[in-house]
Amino acid sequence: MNAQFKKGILELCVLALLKEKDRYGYDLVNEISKSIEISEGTIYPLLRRLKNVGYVKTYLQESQEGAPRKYYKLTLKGQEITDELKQDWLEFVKKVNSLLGGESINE
Amino acid sequence: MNAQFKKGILELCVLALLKEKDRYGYDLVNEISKSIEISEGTIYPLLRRLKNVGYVKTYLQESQEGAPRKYYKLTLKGQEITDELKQDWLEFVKKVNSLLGGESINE
DNA sequence: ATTTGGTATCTTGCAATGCATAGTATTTTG
DNA sequence: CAAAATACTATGCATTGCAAGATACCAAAT
Repeated sequence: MNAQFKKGILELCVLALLKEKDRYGYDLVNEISKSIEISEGTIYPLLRRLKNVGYVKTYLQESQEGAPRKYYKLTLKGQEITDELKQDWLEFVKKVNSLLGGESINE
Repeated sequence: MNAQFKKGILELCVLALLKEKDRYGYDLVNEISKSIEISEGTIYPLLRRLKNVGYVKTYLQESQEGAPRKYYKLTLKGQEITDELKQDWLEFVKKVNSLLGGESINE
């Protein structure tokens, strides 16, 4: 799979998953990995960045299965950004597909 | 519009347009610009790369309107790659959208 | 004749972002 | 102890798009 497609989209994926419910980093890696290859070395710096710009906040919670989990929760600003980004993405896909489509789908 | 979304997709756009018919660089810029912002400084290095890896070949043709045009034509390998890339892209979009969806539309 | 402007190509170096790799560290369970 | 779950950091690399500028050709305006 073309690695470049992922550029810029991981942030949106993380935000969208967090909009569903609060999640911890390890969980995000596993969830996203079902669809897109991704590693921890990618997620944690991204999460840190999202926190720095105020899109998410965090809280700790004990776990029965290992180290305590750090949950990430969308802020209000984060929710707004998520919606905008998602809209941008959908528009972008539409534009690209219209370029790709051309006219002849008959192959 | 998130500039990162473009990563990796411009190559596919160029290839897809070339599959339709032979085009010269300036024409590609104009055509793609209708949908996605793009500049010449992006296209020409990309076209050179595509030629280096054997996806396209070129031929010159005079123009009444200015400098001679360098037309780009897909090679057989280029055609195959185009189809693969397009498939990859469509799959990628599907996966991302399923991650974004959340509230299962119909499944 | 010179300038301007549109058409057309190409080069260079920079910025942004994700990736791979390789660590460190903690807690719980077996 | 070892393994699995979980969090975090660091470094250097690869890819790719972009801005900016150089070059060249042609036609119309000055």
